[in-house]
Amino acid sequence: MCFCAFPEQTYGEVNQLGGVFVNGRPLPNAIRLRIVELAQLGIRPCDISRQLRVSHGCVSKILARYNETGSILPGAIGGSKPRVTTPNVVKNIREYKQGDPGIFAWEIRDRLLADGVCDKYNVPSVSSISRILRNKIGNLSQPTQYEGGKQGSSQGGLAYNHIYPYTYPNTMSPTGTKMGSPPGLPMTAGHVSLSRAWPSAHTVSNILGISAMAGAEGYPPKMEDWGSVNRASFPAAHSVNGIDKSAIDADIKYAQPSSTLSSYVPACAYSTSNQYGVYSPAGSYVTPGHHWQTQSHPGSAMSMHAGDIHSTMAFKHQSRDGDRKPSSPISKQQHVHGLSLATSSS
DNA sequence: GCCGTGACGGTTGAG
DNA sequence: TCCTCAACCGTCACG
Repeated sequence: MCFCAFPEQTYGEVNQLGGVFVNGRPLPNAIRLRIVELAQLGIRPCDISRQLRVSHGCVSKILARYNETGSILPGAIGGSKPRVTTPNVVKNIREYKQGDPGIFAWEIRDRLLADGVCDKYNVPSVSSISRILRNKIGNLSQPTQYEGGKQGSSQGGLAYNHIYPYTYPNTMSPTGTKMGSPPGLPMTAGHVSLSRAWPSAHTVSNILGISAMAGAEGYPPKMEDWGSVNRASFPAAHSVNGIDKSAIDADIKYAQPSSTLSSYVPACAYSTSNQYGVYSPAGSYVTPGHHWQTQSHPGSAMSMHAGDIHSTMAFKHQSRDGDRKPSSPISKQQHVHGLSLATSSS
């Protein structure tokens, strides 16, 4: 799968603005972060769009998402819905059936609800129950596959629900969509609940202030240097507000080995197959030689410094309490990472 | 000209 | 191991 021989040449498309993107794949977090930062500074989305060469629809989407969730991160891509027919559910269905062989599927469903085995959001459908009865509990004299070794550890639905915070009220989160963390991951960074858990030591103004300072301190107004800018903007933290970095790492799918960009600009989720100095042609968003890492390796050792993301989320936090609008928007622009911003110059 | 939104073609990953 | 399917992505075009 690795087209290592021609990574740069093989991938990437150019949008109408001249920016490079990978169809189907999220923008690098550096860009996403930048979009949010600029928006926080009062830059208009259309200017951000032009500045970063990202379609305005995308800018709009990212900002809207950020406003809803506080996260700059893309959602979990791929995967399947969590199963509702957990071992625990199957076990209970089996017990019901054993207790009353003539029980109807809909009755089982009611009992699952009544007994609290399931809630209304994860109760299996009648047809699912029927299928379970037919396929898994057909022979009541034999233990089902779930009754075996698996049963003990799982304690069925409980564990399941733990893994999937799928008590849907949560997923009816402000995201409006399933911001569900990928199954198996504790929680995706930046997803609402996590970000909201942060008292936010990194306020918008703090972070942006630092960013601005970084710009003032001579960071060139080139996007190539955003990584550095972000580095300056988001001091490293091994833990953020008590949240252990390891937990954060598990959340953040985008990790990358250290590089100039690396520490504070989480890599995009491009798998190695998608590696191509993305964004380098148009915006040089990523330093050449940067290694994209495969998305979603919760267990893998990640070297990234998650502080950037969390800081981002944290300042969103703060900003929510008050106002997203920066206190001194445009006047700061000259300092904003040294960028000459479109509103004033273009 | 700006912005929100839906269609589209694409990628991803759990089952 | 391969396939399916439903999630997500960013771009583009339209109003």
